[in-house]
Amino acid sequence: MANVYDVLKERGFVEQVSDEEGLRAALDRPITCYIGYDPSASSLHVGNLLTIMALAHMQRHGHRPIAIVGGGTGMIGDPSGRTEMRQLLTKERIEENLQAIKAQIGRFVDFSEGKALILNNAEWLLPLKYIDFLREIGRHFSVNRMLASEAYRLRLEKGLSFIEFNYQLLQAYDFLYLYQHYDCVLQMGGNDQWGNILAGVELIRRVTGGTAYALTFPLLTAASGAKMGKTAKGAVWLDANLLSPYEFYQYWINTDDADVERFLKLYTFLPLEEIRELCKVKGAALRKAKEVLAYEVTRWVHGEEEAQKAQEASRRLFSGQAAAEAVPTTKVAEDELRQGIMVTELFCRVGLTKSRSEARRLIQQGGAYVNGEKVTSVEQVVTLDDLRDEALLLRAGKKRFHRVVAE
RNA sequence: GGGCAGGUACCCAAGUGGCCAAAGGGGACUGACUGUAAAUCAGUUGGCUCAGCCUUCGGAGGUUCGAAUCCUUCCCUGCCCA
Repeated sequence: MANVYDVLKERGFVEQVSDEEGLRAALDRPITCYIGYDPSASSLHVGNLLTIMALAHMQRHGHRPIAIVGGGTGMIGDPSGRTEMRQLLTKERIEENLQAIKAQIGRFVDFSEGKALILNNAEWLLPLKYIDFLREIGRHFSVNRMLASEAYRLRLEKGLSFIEFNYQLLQAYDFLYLYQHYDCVLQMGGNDQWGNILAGVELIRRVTGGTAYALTFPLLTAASGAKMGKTAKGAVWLDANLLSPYEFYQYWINTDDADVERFLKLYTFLPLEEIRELCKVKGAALRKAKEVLAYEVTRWVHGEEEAQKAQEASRRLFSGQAAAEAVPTTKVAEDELRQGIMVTELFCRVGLTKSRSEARRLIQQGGAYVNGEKVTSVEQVVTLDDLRDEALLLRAGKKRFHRVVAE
C-alpha cells in the first residue's frame, strides 16, 4: 500500500511538516494520529471537512485516527489567528455541541472496533490540578518564546487575556497525554495550529524524550480570497438542518475555475488521473468538473440520495424548468395566498431578502422574478392563481431560488 | 489603583453643535457581459405604510431651538505607571 504521506502530499494536504523524512518513515507502519475539533458550534463546516478528509485518508491506509473534541480547551478559546477574544461558552452549550459533532464525525470515520477513537479532552483537562500542572508542564514553556511567536504577536497589539495565553499549554498537554496513553505520535491541523502543535511535539520531547510529529494543512482560501467554508451568509455547515443539501451542492458548483482541481484533490477520493483528466479542459467545459466536485462532496457529506436530488434540482432550475422539491421551500397558509401577498413581503418572508426595503430595491433593480417572470412593480401581489404545479418559484438575482407552497 | 488614548453602520475608517442615515475603502447585493466561473464597467447597500416618516454613532442621564459631535456618570479596550 502506498504511504499515506505521499498521498496527502500529492493531493495538496501538506503545508508544513516538522520532520518530513522521519514522519514518512514512521508512516510505513500503522500509527495513531489526531486532530482536534472545536466545540464552539453545533455542527462542523466545510472548513473542518478538509481535516476530516485527512483523517479518512489516514484510516484508509491502516492508521488509527483520533478525533479530539475540545470539551476542555473549548472552555478556554484559542487565540491563534484571531484578533479578538472569542466568546466563552457555557459548559452546557459545549456539551451539547460536543455530542452533535461527535455524531457528525462518525459519519466520515469508522469508529467501530477501535479503528478510530473520538475523545473529549475535558476528560483529562478538567481534573488537572493547577499547581501540579504549572510544575510539571508550565515549566517547559518559555514566555519569551511564546510572546515572540507569530500567533501571539497579533494579539499583543489587540490585547490578550491570561486565559487565552494558556491555550497553547493545554493543547500541547493534550498531545502529550495522547502520546503517553494512546501512542499517538502525530498531530495534524490547520496551519494556524502550527505553533500549538509544535509546542506539543516539543513538550513530548522534553517530558518523555520521545519523538512526535506535526503536520499542518494549508488554510484554504478560494481564489477569490474568501475563507474556505465561509460565505457572506455564514459558514457552510455540514448539518443538513443548518444548510440543505441543495444549498451545499450550490456552494460547490459555484467554485472558481481556478480552484476546481485543487478542491477535487482535497475534498473527494477520486483518483488523481481522473481528476487531471476532468480538469484538462478550459472554459465552460470545466463546469463538468464542477458538477463532479459538487456531486461527490455532497454525496460524501449527505449521502447518495440527497446528492442526486440536489443535482437534479440544480440542473432543472438552471435550465429553466420547474422547481424540484430539493429547492429550499417555505410553506404559506392557503388562505393568505388566496387573499394575496405583496411580493416584497413574500421575498422577505422566505429569506431571499432581509427586509422589505431590500426586496423593494431588488425589484427596482430588476432582479426579482416570480415563476421566471420579472417583477416589474413593488406593488405586485401574488395569489393562489400564480401557483404552477402547486408551487411558486421565486428568484432573486441570477441564482438564488426559493420555492413556495400552499398549506 | 493613577495618567493617557479610544469605543461610529457587516468590517476598517472619516466626521468633533445644524448642510449627517452619517465621507472613503473593503465586503455584500443587483444590472450589463458570461459559462450557475473569473475579470471589467455601472448602480445599490438602516427600517417603514418610501417625494414623507421612524430608529441608529458603547449604556444611561443632562445642556441646547437643534447632539455622533458639549457636560455628567457607568461599562469596555489599548498604552504608560503601580
